[in-house]
Amino acid sequence: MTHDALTALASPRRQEILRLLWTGERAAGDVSAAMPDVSFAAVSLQLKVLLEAGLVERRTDGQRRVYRVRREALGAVGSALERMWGDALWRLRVAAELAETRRGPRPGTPRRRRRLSRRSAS
Amino acid sequence: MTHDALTALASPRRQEILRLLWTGERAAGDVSAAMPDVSFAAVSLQLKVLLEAGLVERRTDGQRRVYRVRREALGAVGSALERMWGDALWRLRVAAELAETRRGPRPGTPRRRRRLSRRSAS
DNA sequence: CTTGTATTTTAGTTTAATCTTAAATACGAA
DNA sequence: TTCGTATTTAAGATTAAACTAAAATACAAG
Repeated sequence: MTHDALTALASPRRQEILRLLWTGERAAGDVSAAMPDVSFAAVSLQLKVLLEAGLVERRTDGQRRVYRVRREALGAVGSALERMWGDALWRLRVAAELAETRRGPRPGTPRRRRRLSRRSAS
Repeated sequence: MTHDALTALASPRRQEILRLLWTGERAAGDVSAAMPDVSFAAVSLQLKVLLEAGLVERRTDGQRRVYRVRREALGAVGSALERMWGDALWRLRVAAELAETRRGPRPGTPRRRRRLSRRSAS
């Protein structure tokens, strides 16, 4: 757990992303789709911060970039987060958030952005 | 470890304060004196954030307010920080930082502020 | 090579955090 | 009560973080 990792972990937005990645690896676009109040670019930038802090790792799969949490980098904090996010309730919630975004117009939709208002979800 | 507590750790400045408090309780003025690049007021405000997040507790001793880290509130992150800041090298460094500020004109000095430049210390 | 999808990067804007100065409060001593 | 030290609070200015739109890059498929 480096200094940078701690700082990266402490941002609510990045916590949200980490939480979405917690139950399994996801492509950048899937994470973005589950966060309709921010742009794809914003998510990508935050993923970059997490990546550079060593909290996630990236893998290329065709044209998609798949991100995965590096639990080993989190050490003891990882277990704490596991207690927070690892339980059935959370998993269900994350699954719902991710599924919800798939219900819309499926293939080829250029990901129309919502009208941007106040920050809310957490 | 609440959500707010984790988020409070996001600021490098607050990490610095926490680090100074790590080896033992200190009065607000002592912390401030060890951070010559920011005003006393700024330190006081950050201490307030840490206090409200439950990461430190305050005790009144005469006219001084003494702050102490609430390790029990840090949970797993506490152990991570202990590994980071608990070793002899860090302790020595903190001791030096605190001692250094005592060498100057001691009593009654209205704490003259340094000329403020770029942020540097960590 | 061209098109289409997925994602990142750049550059500039907005928003939120942090900081400063000045004034206010708290406590102790005279 | 008045003064001096220690610290907090208020209001406004500065700075850094986060965000957006648009352009750029990456890969696959035709």
